[in-house]
Amino acid sequence: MKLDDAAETLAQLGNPTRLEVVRYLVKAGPSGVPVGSIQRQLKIPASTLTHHLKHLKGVGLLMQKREKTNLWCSINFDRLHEVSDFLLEECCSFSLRESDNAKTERDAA
Amino acid sequence: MKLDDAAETLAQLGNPTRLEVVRYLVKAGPSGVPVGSIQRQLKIPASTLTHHLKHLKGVGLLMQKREKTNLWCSINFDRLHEVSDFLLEECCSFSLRESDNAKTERDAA
DNA sequence: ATGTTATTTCGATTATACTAGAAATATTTA
DNA sequence: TAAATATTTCTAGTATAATCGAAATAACAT
Repeated sequence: MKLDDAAETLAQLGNPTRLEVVRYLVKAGPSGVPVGSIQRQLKIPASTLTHHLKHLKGVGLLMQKREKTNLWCSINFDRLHEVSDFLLEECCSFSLRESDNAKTERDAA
Repeated sequence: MKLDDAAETLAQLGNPTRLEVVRYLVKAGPSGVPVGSIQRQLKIPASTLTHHLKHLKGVGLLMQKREKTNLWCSINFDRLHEVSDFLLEECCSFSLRESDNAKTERDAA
């Protein structure tokens, strides 16, 4: 995962309303829930919810499937894992050499 | 970890410049690097960097320790894990009952 | 004390995001 | 076709964030 993608995805997760939605969808599991259920359960105005769902879909965190009048929403667990992994990537392989940060700072210019 | 804290932390990670800093610090490991090194290596203007470091510190992702004229920065790995964990929390225990989303939507009002 | 290096504060500009009501559209059922 | 329900678009107000140059401060060395 590229840094800019990760940043954009994290930014979308960084809104409390959206994170609440994501948490709700994670709990809901792969079968998902209709937009209207999210709206009523979390008490989010419809237009606000649509707005946020668009954001989540935009970064690939949300999948949608229409069934009759309902639009079922579910989390893309793979994508969520990717982002979570990015954060801890190379956590245990410290690749900067100590000399880069020696007291004699020679990395200028 | 509370939802609002997680959201705030994710929001801070959601800026490309800050995420670049975080990645750099993760690679640097527990010993950390001075502000000036980050600034030169990632080519971030000093005032911009200070601004972002303040944000990272504000959500507990950044730890700082002064040594002579240098301010050494290191990542709070625990905090990073907390956030990462929040995203996948309850991933595998789908707690919403199916009936909540039955076709006959009775959860209104 | 004076100079040197490191970091922060100030201030201003510019851009982007959050929110939600009202109206519009889409889909199904009678 | 008409009514009912579900979701989206439009629009606009308000707030918050990103950026960085210039000046200020802090910490040290001689």
